[in-house]
Amino acid sequence: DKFNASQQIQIRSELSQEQIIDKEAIKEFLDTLSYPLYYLDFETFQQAVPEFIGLRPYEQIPFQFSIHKEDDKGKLEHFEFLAEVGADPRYELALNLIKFIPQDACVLAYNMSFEKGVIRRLAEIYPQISNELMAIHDNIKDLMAPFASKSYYHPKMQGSYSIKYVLPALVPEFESAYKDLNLVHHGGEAMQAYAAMACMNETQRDAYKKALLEYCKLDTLAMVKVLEKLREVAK
DNA sequence: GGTCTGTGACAGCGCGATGA
DNA sequence: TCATCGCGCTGTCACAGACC
Repeated sequence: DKFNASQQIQIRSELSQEQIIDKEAIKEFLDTLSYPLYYLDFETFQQAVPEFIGLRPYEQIPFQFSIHKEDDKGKLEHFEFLAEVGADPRYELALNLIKFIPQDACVLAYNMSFEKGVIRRLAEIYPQISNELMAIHDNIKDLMAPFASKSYYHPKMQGSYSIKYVLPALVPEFESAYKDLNLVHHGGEAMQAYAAMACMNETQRDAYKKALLEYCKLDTLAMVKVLEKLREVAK
């Protein structure tokens, strides 16, 4: 009695070592999506003393994004943006974002509050494209929602619904894909790499550019795989 | 009983400090 | 050198308490 419904699911799964799936709830979530679907992921960096106009200390400054577009037949297309180092990356990133994502498109992010926050801030500082940005903002849905609501729980998630736990639980073969990446394997390294690129020679910079693009692309591909799994279990 | 508000937990993105 | 931990920021959710 002292555990809530969500905790009960966790306990049941842990004791039985079996995944617990609420097919109807997952179907409901899947029904809210429309195609083509745009999977979106940002990489950002922060500065204590902002280098560019209009920034607050430690504000998340987006410098890169990856988008996987999936049509209703499962065909994938990939779009990406990585800013040149040394200049304010935000405006060009914002322009590319609205170039790639139509205003009426369904967008998926994992823990969407982060992506929404970044886009809202871009809309604030660039009023000339705020309508386009806010259209994207308003169409974002959260891929984390089915896990946060415990519609799908796997004992490997260990009580967490962060992507760090969800992905290995659902798509174990993807773990090696992250390990196999060159130079950049997680958000922290991405941020460091972008900052460090300013002091690199051209050869090094090219290697890090490639690594950043590969890492971010894998993040959105991982989201594609997670949704694929959700569709599979909801059948 | 229903609604509003405040609080705490927790997720993502990061960082810097710390310890192995 | 690398991994881990706790912090900031922001948004959502669940819950408790206050209020009508």
